[in-house]
Amino acid sequence: MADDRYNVGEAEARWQRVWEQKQVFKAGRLPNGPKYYVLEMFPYPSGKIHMGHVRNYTLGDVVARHRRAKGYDVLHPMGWDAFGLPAENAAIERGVHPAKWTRENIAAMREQLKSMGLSYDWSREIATCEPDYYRHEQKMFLDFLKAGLVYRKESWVNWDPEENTVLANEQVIDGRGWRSGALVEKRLLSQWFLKITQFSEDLLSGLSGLDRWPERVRVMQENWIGRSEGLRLKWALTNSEDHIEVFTTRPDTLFGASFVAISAHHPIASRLAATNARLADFIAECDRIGTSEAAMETAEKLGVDTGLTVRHPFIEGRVIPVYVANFVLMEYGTGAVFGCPAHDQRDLDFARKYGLEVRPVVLPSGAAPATFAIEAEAHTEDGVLFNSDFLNGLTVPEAKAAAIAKIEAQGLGTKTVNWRLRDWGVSRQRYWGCPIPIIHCPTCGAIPVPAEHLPVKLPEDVSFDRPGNPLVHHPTWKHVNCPQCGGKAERETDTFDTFFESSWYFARFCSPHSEDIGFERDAADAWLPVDQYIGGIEHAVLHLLYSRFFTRALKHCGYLTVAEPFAGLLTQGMVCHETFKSDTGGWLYPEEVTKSDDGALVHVETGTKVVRGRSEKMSKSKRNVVDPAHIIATYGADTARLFMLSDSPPERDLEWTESGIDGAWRYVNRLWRLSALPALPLPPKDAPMPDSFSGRAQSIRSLIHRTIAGVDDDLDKFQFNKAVARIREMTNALSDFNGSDKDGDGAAWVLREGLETAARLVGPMMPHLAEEVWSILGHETLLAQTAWPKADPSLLVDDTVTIAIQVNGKLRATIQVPKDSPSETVESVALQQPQIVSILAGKPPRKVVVVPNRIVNVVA
RNA sequence: GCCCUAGUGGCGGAAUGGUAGACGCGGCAGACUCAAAAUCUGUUGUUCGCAAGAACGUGCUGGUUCGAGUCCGGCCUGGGGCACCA
Repeated sequence: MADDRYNVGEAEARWQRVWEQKQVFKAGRLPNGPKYYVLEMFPYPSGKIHMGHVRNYTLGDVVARHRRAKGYDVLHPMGWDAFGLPAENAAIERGVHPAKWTRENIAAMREQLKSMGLSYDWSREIATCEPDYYRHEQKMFLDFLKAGLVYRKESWVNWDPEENTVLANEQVIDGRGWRSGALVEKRLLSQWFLKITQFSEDLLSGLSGLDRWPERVRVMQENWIGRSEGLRLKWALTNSEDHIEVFTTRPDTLFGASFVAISAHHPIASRLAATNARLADFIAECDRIGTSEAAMETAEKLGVDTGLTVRHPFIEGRVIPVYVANFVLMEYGTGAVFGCPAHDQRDLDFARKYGLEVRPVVLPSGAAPATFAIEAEAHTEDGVLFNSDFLNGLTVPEAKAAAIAKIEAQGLGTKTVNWRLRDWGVSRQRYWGCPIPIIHCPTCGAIPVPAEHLPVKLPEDVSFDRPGNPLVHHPTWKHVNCPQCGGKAERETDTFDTFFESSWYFARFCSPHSEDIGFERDAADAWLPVDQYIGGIEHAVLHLLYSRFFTRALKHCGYLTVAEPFAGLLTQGMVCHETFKSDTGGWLYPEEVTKSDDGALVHVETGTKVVRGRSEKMSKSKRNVVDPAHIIATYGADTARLFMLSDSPPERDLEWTESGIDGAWRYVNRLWRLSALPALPLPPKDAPMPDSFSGRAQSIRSLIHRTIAGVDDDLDKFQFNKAVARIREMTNALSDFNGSDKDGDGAAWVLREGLETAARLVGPMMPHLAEEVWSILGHETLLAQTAWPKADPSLLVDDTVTIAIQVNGKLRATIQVPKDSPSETVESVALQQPQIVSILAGKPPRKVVVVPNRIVNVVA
């Protein structure tokens, strides 16, 4: 007796075995024919996949399988972004060695990913924490150093004085260390930097060629790079030969200047602090704000008068005060600004607080010069200059040019392009990362580790029983001889920022097993760029910009030919779930909540009331998580994958619901039943097409072929939810047809055509079910190796159209007319419709708009 | 604070400036069943109406247009990023 239920667990495991045995997804060393490189952002091996991974990897797999079916040579690899802080936290909190913890996590996550039936070429798997990976980036770093793309400078870090460690921004909570609770200080450390700013112009102009990137990501990167044109201008100090250089984008407002503000880390501030206790205290206070821009910008704007004054460049005899202010960044521009309170809100707030003059110099159109005054809001819009001597009467852009010309003529400054982008600091004072291949010699300085001594391996015999970097405490590791003079020297104990590993892994996947080089040039040139990159929007700036830079730097050093690593980018939204709180206020897991008989939410064990919170991104801290492993074990991977695709478009956040997964599960079973237990006996596969079809069969065929064309188009545009809706419509129609049209001409043949089409269309989304249906229908080939179906163009055209008839923009009737009917005919038919006649009540319409094949609007 | 982004039925969403709500979820009614589950059928934006139908309706507000969810201006609310989480 045939089973009347789909045995998901058995079927999914079986097809996964078949794919693996036949190496269906293995890519050749080089592509033969048109290539398509699909890459999903590789995961940090936390030990368990979460729904965000399920979503990300399902999206990538659909793209990969669809392209494969369309005849592309697809490269679809997976690996592990295996260095990072959580491994060290696990070591500190649970005493597990980061290497052991990471490798075990990788093994566990690999099994979970495999259970999803993803079409990866697992033979290319990489883990960035292994020396056979990171040795190559040590070499790249040294090549960058030779090429002048690396330098060393002092830079600020968050310092926890109790733990004697550097803290990440996320480890600083309200100005205190997350573990110690101690007030965090800023400290200067000597660190390595990569010259990303050397490529500012190129990184900016390259954005315009990334036409398959989301517009918003390009805008975010553009703002991040932050090109601005302005003036560098020296303000001479009174009673001193010295000056303060400021950068401004508003030289037009110079006549409204009422103060100069310098960063707390400006050399002049440091010098004054030596003898000015109040200033020293203020600088110390600024150092407690932390290093993040958000913290600085949201802190109250404060300043201290230095007592110094500067001379105005245009107004003879006018002097203005110099403040040290907490909102001026040393890293941006020159570390000093001038303030024009009338035309900048922050400057205005500052001026009000410290009683500084507010002198308007840009007059908005319509305002009178005599009466115009600034109250609570600065005037930042356009206008015409006044109160400004030689600039009077000019527009803002004219005044900028004129002010710059005058300053240049006076020799006080120059027109400059300033960038917001800062060089990339890659040093981290951490153990679980790639060692920086440098040796510090007291006589020779910082010396690169000779290439033949690479890799500098991370020692595994370390202990975490005292705070700080274990590499510093290691008894022997850092002690070496200088490669240059042979004298006693020490290894660099800092490791690379983990963005370093993720900045070139896409190239490593092109030849993941090369031993002496990071990747073979011909393989990288053949496979790159990644045709479609898929990952979270949270990487819009840093990871994606660093990768773009790194690829350029590699090109500069002769490693590869492409400059842009990712030709197409899809940024997926987060997976959210509603939150639950118990009556005592603690967060609850979804499985701890149930409905009581009266429909109220209650705690499963205690029966106490549960409060439903709003839906938020799934996170362990709020406990609003659903474990994918549990879902896959219960409903199968295809159900989880279908749900990930069906409800929301990929860029948007997705709301995980129990009922949504139920709906997907029902569909999986419906499609299986429709194929395994059809009401019509199906003809054998490859049965010849009948000569004629009943009207009903013909219209089903037309639907089948319109669905093929539509789904293909949807998948190309990543509109997976629409593709799913279309396939459901088609299977709904097949299901009705199967139940009702037993005798029509060609009915059984059309049903088979529909079922085969359904299997092929769902193939990228639900690959196991698709294989199962394909084999039930008598095929001995693998669906994963079957070509994408082709729509018959003759079945795609409709010969009648429905036209809406509006009166004054409101729908009043619809009519059916032959496609491409002449407008006059359509207009006269429309005006004869009873509803239209009665609304017009005998009066002639004032105007009739006819849009062919769409709509008629009667203006009454 | 700055940059980016979203807002449409009870819910997720669909809609080249041209019939708002495809498809799914949930609800309601029914079939099957001793019963339940599963499955299947019908119905379902809101209000008024016996009905035909009408009015209202895409966060709020103003505008452009024969016609606006879609374009433009202002506002409100939610989300992402802000350089050491990845």
